[in-house]
Amino acid sequence: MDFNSDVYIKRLARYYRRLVHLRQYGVLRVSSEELATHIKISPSQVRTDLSKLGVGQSGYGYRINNLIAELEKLLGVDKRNNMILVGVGKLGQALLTYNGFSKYSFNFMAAFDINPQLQGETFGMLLEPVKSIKELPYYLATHKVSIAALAVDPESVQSVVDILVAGGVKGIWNFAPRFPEVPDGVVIENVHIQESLLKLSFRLEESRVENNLTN
Amino acid sequence: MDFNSDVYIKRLARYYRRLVHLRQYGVLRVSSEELATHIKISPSQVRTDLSKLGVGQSGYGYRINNLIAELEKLLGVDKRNNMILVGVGKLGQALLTYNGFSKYSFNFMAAFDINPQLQGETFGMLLEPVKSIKELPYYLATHKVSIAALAVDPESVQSVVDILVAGGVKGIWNFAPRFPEVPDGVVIENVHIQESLLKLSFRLEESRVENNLTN
DNA sequence: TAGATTGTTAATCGATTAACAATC
DNA sequence: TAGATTGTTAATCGATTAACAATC
Repeated sequence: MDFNSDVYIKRLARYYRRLVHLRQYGVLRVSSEELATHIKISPSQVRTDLSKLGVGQSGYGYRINNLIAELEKLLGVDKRNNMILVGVGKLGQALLTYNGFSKYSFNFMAAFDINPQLQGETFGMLLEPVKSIKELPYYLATHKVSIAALAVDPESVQSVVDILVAGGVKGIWNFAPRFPEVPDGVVIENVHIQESLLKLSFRLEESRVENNLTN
Repeated sequence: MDFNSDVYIKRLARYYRRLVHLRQYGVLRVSSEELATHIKISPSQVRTDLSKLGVGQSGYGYRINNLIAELEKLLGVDKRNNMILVGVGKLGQALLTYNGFSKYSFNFMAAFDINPQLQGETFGMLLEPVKSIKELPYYLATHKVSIAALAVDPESVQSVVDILVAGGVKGIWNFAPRFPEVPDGVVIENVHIQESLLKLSFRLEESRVENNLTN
């Protein structure tokens, strides 16, 4: 087991979300068995993953609060995370108005777009109106930004990434269907929604074939 | 190599998108080496993945058109795919107005929401205004729907899924942070955007620790 | 023919599971 | 103490890579 692999990190995030959910219902402890149900992970996998956190107690399970605390440290959710958004199209607006990030400590502080029509508008929890991309370098020089979300069109991705990197941004959350180049030390997470749809379509096709259906 | 695994399907989708991109620039053939660059996949992996498609030619590479044609069959993109949307919040609206799906044969035909204020409105390419969820069973009985996108709140996911399944929908593209139960034969793809953000945050945290930075 | 590049497979690498001793 | 459940590790399973003979 590699405590660095993509699959492992994905599971950590999943445990965390599940635990927060369970805590809402007043649950105080879980066994690996209980935690494993509903999240498509085996109990054995849960134990292997969580063992290094040192929170488990034989014969008892895991104290939810302790487990959450450890995971929050690992996931960097134990502190405030400032985000900015570049690209305020419909997808960008959806990100700004979605309130499912702030409960995990992530908040959009500012948003940037090239379209002058959008500049000056506000969305969601945004305290300041949308700014011009020209203001981005100055903003980065004067504010601490941990993550920049990117919802610009594919052609502009690399140039925006370059501005962000030059401005010292270390975390990039990219929604455009491209894989921009980033230097070492900059972490990029690509969310490729079209690929997700194609995956679904493949499995659908495959299951149609298995069942000899023509439609 | 398992020609059914999640990682393999993900790569197929990625090859396909890349090939369509290259074709736009008039490229007629690629080698595994060329196809592999820019998409974070090794040439060796490309050859293993594509070998069963029977399109490659020794000493020459792959004819882009042939490869695309084969992948389109596998991915079910060689025909029109009717989609509907349930849940027309900001995220739903972003999906409706995003025009990156239709070029891969996916089109939203109708959208449903419980909110009466939204009913009657139109978004993006939608031909008919947003309908009440009450109309969903009748719609499903009278139209062929291959994929239903779900952007409702987490509490409603399972009940909407039940309606969809009862109506014969075989493909569900779920954007709500839950894992609804579906019977065999129904394919579900979960897009968990919060987990994606948490993954990014974890790697950022990790890289901070590696570099002994406090911020 | 010479050069290029595939498809194949054995070797390697990595991830998951099963089983159970240790422990609360 | 008896029962429950962890953490550990060997075994298994699956995915990736490297190397090269086959082929165009």
